Amino acid sequence: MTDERSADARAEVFQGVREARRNELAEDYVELIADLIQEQGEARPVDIAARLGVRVPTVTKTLDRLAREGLITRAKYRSVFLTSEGSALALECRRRHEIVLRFLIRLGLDPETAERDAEGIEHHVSERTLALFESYANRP
Amino acid sequence: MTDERSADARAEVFQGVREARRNELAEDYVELIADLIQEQGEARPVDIAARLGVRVPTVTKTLDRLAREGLITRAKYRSVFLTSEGSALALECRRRHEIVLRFLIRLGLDPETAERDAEGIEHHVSERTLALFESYANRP
DNA sequence: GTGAAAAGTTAGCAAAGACTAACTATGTGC
DNA sequence: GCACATAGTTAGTCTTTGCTAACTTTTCAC
Repeated sequence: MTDERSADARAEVFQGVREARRNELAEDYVELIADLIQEQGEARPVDIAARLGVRVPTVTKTLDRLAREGLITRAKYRSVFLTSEGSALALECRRRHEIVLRFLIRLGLDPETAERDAEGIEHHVSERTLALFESYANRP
Repeated sequence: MTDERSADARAEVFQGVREARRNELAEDYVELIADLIQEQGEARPVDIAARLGVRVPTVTKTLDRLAREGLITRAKYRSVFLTSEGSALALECRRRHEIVLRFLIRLGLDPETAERDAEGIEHHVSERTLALFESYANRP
């Protein structure tokens, strides 16, 4: 009985993690697209590819999926725009990213490692954890 | 110039994250296999599947890959064993998991959320971050 | 010791995310 | 205004990770 319950609980945890993993790439993309639009006025596949370290056709295919999911809009041979849903997700991601980053630096990590770790961690922190990170980063 | 360098730097970060993502599942498996062997004396596909919340054939297929990669050994219709490489990885994962978990709890997170978040975060923390987490968790 | 339940495997499907090669469109320099 | 470089797309491949359905093996109860 105990075993069953604990197996179920474990399964739920892993299902949650798998769910998060499925969303990671989309989050990376919309966050990056928002950054590019802000920095350069537009988000082009070639720049997305360079920033992510993948080839352009990989980006094309992923953008198709994001469009299918309603996070971006695009026209053939033109650059990419975020839908309002995509913008909202990008904002949320940026917020998480910044909190995690500030937290890690405040903890004493060098900024470069902090950036690396934040990129991996940000997709896996609950709101509750984020709140704790934030208050740690903000404490006097 | 600056743009190019920063794009390259970004790309390296993402390449690192993608690398970590590729290893996550293997790490989850060996960690769980080690737990099952310790708790129940053996690791059976049916239990692995139940704990991970996936179907048994999915487990079979992934175990094939882990065997191919030298992390486990197995015989048809028999339970799974870790190689020394697999054991070492499992130990390392457990260590990381426990440090992250203790850290989150010490930070004030409830144990259940801590467990969820630790499961996602543990694959993305550098040794440097881990050291900081550990000293925070151990401080008086 | 046999037969049914449980466990495990195999085959085959689908989607995602990576790649290369080959093609098409865009835009720029002269 | 045209040619060519750059950007983007399309097609096709591979691997991973999920699934179901169908089959085989093992185990256990009687």
